[in-house]
Amino acid sequence: MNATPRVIIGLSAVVVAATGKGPEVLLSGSPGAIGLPFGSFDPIGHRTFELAVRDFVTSQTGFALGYVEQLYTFGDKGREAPVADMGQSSDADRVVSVGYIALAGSIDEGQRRAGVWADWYRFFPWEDRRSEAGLRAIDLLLPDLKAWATTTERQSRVAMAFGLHGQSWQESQVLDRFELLYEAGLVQEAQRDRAKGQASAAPAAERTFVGEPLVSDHRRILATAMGRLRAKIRYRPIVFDLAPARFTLSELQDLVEALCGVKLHKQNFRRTLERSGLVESTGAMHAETGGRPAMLFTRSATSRQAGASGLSLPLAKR
Amino acid sequence: MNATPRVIIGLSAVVVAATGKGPEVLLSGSPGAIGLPFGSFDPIGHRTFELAVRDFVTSQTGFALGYVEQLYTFGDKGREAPVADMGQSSDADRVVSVGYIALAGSIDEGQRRAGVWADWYRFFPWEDRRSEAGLRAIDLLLPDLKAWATTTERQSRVAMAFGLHGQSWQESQVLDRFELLYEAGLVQEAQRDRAKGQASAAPAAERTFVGEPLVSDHRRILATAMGRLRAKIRYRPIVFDLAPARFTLSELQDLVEALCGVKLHKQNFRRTLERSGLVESTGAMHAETGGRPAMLFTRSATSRQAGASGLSLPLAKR
DNA sequence: GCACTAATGCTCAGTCTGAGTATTAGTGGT
DNA sequence: ACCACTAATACTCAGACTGAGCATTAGTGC
Repeated sequence: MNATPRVIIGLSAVVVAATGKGPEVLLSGSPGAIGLPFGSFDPIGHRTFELAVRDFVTSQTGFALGYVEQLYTFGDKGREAPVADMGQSSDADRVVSVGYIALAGSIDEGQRRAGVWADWYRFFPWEDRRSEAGLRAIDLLLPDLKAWATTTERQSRVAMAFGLHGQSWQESQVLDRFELLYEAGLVQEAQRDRAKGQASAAPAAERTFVGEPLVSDHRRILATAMGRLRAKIRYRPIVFDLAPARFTLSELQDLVEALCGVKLHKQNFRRTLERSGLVESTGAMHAETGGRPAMLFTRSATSRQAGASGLSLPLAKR
Repeated sequence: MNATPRVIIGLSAVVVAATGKGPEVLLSGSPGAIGLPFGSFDPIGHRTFELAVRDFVTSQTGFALGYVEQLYTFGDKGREAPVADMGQSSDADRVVSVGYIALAGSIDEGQRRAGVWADWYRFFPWEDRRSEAGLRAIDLLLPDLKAWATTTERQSRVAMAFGLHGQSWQESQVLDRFELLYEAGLVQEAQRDRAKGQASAAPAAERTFVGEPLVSDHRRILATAMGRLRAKIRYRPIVFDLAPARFTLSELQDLVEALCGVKLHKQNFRRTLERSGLVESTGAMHAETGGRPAMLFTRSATSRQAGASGLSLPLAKR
């Protein structure tokens, strides 16, 4: 019936918002089959991908997106979702998905309740190096990773990605780490995709995985988004698209730390930030944390110019 | 006849090689309709985009690609090629193209003659700030750009992109500059796309454009590739994928300068490069330039590790 | 008024960077 | 063999930036 093979272009959006607690992502789907908001691209109706993304996110969730950026186009056979599960017409020969990241800014409790949001570290516990829990997640994974790293090439990749042997931890290498875990079979998606390969797969050995899975390759898309966002913080003033209009420097630091999953040196963070000219103080103060009241800042006009630089991340010692 | 709209996924590759003269890109097409190597993705036969790219470039041109990386997926209606011109079946409702950059390494005269290569500055004369000609190209464009920049937002974009008013020139903002020129109607593609919009367009007023056009949105894809490559030089040891196996530091510097279109400070370039540990000296010397013979270097083992850092670019004063 | 908690200020040494000046080892001609 | 010329390589110096840590201050709650 179909002479030419059919391709469906799916759009997936990683919508990030900051609540008091940290970065959260918008999810959709039903229990057991949670994924990112997903819509299919209408080749006739939609003029550009970006408009299509804004469109379906708003119509599905009611949120208007601010900053939107294309991430990557994923097309590997065998890693996409079983098409029927996504509610797509099943006569497609291939589903290709274009991933987008969108920043929904700082949201309040009301908006938060209007959608299903989740702390992104639920899916990547090892990416949070602020907490003991995150460091423990890595300790759990390392033995298996080392066992998998039988070649020097693999060993070197593991060492670089996870900051072993004196290599430093690079917060933006989220995707590299996830791909290693996938290849090593340490995330649930790997097992699932392998099972799909074998026609009638025997249920694989039970094992507990670290981090919750997502439908299709959505966890990979989320990893790409996290990495992109973390990298971009350093060279574009993009944090301000997630921060509230007025904030104390400590609040801003908490936000950056939550996004990057690392602890920063407080005094040096202030210093570089004030020097950068990205923020300016409003006159107002903010007293409520039981210590000296803090100055409230806003992003400066220069931080809005195209080409303004990002933040430096002065890491705190372990 | 077609109930579901048809999408064709095109793959475009920016294949970069370095010859003695500088960075060159592989072209295809016939005079008057020059473009990048272009193939369409077979949803059934090809397992991944990357494999498909390697495949069609090799079969069309005989080159085996080394480093390959996805750039961006372009899907704007109105900027793609007239479908028939690209030899595609014309029953598609939409052509979406996934752009890739590939590095073909350092090639010799024989390989060079086997394909159609062109200095990439033919398409972006304003990107070459090593030569007087490049600087003059900008002077030609600026009056028109300024005339177009009627709002402060536009003025700020122009100033940032072209390094006006004390802003520094960012060699990797190739796409931003191209998009500005496109929006301002200063590149031929803009005129062409506008004419397409109006059903029977009267031939627009003759005007000389700076830089040669390419078919479809291929010049935009090339701009994306140049920008990505220039940015990546700074944080990944990617130059070595374009340099010959053994090189003098001056040769390496010339290559970097050619890629980035800027002049570097020689002594400081050497210093940071030697400190970086990315190169190591072979014992051999290279004497043939009429001065003191130069040491021949190779990339070091550490430069091959995933996660090795890139080069710093110590700019020379004007 | 006192203890406590954060915010804010300030200092110091080591490193990195931009810019120069100085020296050296070849080449080619006389 | 010596000289002029060219490009490679070596060294120096000051200012800017960074990592760390100590010191001071302005609120809050007994």
